[in-house]
Amino acid sequence: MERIKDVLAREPGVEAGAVRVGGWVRTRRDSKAGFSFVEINDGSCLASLQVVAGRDLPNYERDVLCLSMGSSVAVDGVLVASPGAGQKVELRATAMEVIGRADPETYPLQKKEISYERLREIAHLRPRTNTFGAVLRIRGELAYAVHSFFRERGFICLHSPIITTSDCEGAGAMFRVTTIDPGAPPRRPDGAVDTARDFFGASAYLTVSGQLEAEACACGVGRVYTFGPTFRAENSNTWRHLAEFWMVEPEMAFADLDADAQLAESFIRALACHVLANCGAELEFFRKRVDDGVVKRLESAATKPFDRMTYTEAVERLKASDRKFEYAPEWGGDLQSEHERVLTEICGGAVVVTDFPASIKPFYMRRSEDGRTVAAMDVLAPGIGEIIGGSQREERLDALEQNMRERGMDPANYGWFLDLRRYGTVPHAGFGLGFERMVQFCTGMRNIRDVIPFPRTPGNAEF
RNA sequence: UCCGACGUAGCUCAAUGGUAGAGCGGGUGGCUGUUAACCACUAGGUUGCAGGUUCGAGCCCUGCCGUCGGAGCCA
Repeated sequence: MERIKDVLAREPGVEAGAVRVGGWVRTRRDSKAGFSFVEINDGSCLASLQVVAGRDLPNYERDVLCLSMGSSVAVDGVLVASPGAGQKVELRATAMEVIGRADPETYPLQKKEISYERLREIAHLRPRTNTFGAVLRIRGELAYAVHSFFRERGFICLHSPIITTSDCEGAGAMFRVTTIDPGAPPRRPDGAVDTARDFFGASAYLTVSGQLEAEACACGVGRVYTFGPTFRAENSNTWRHLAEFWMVEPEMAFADLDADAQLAESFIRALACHVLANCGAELEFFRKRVDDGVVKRLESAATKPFDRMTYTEAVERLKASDRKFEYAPEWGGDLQSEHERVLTEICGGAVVVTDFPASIKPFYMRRSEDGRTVAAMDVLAPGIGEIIGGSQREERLDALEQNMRERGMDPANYGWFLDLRRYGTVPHAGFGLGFERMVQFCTGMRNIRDVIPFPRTPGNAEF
C-alpha cells in the first residue's frame, strides 16, 4: 500500500508501474460514457488522488456507482498523466475494492463547509477533513521538532510524573486522583475523610506542571525537558484554555534569566522554521482558508529577533500609547490580555517581557536585587498572547523559604524541593511552552479545542 | 465563574403572536473527461428541555441544559 503523498510525487508513465493505495472517498462524479471519477484521500497530505474507474471493472455497477463520501476503498491501478485540468496525474483503476461503506443518509461530513463547533461534536470524524488533517500533520511535525531541538542542544528528555502529591501553590486548581469510594470513604475518628488511607497514602492529584521534578533532574544532569500532558481543573472557557493540554518544560542548571530568554527565543524560532520548511502545503491551506496572516507571523518569528523589554518598560509603553483600555495598565497589576495584544502590535511581532513584580508571580521565582521584582519572563506571540512563561528559579535557601512564608506556605511541606537548595545549589532556569498555543500560532486556528485531537474542557470529556 | 448573544429539516439559516420555509446535503431521472459540476422531480420537523401567559406561542415570561463571543485564571 502506497501513501497518496508519495504517489502524487511520482512521474506518470510506464516506469511508474502498478500502484496500490487505500483511503477514503471524498467525492464521486459519474460520466455517462461509462466511467467515474473517484477522489481518494488518505490523510498523508492535503491533496486527494483522482481515480478513474471504468465499466470494465467487474464490480463497477455494483460497487463503484454506490461509492459516497466517507467510504473506504483500496485501489490498484496505473498512474497516468491526467488529460483534465486540476491535477497532473490520475490513477487508472484496474481493481477497486470497497472495504467499508458510509451511508450518505447518515454520514455527518459533507462536501459543504462544516462549522468548527459542529466538527467538535463529531471529533472522531474530524481527522477526515482537510482542516483537521492539516492540523494533525502540523502538530506531529511540531512534536518532532521539539524533540530534535532539545536533543541537538544536549537536553535529556524527562518523563516527569503525571500523578503527584505536591500541591504546587498558585498553579491552579487540581484534579484529585483517588481510589476512595465516594459512597463509603474511610473516616478518621473525628469524622473527616481519612486521605492517609487512600491509594498513595496521601491526597494525590494530576500534575499541573513537571517543573519541580524537572528542577530536581536538571540539578543532576544539567539540562532536561519534559513534554507531556498537564491538567488544570479551572472552570475556564476560552479560546486558549483546556483542562488537559500538553506542555514543554525545559530546565537548565547553571543558567540565568538571560540564558532562559535566549533559549525560549531560539526554541520558538526553530519550531517556526521547521513548520515553514516542512509543511508548505498545509501553511498555504491555512493562509487561504483560515487566517491570511499566519505565514507572515511565522516568517517574522523565524527571522526577526524578538523585542525584549522589562515589565516596567512594558507598562510605561502601554501608558504612553493612545490605546483605550478596559483595564488601565498600572505597575503591580497583571498584564491583561488586551495589554499583551497591544504590546505585540507595538513591537510588530513576538516580544519577551521580563522582570515582573514579585507580588504577581509564584514563590519559586528568583528575587532580584531591587527587592520588588523577580527574574521572570513571558514570551508574547502575536495573535496568541502568552505562549511561554518562565523564570530563573530561586536557588538561595533562605530567600525561597522567605517567599513561601510570605505566601502562607509551610516550608516543611516542601522538604525535597528545599533539599535541592540545601545541598549543592546552583542557579537554574526554565520555562513552559503551551504546545497547543504553538499549534494555534502555526495554523491560525482561533480555538484551542480545534488543535488537539480530543479536547477536554469543563463539561466535555467525550471521545 | 461573570457579562452578552444564540438554540427551527442531516448541515447553514429564514419565518409582525395567526397554515413552519429556502439553500446545501440525501433519493430518483436527465446531461457531461468530470473536478464547489449542472437541470428537473422528490422525501425530510416533538422549533433544546420543563413549566407559564394567551382563543392561539418557533416568537412573550420563568427555570434548566447546551453552544459561541468577551473577561478572569493561566500555558
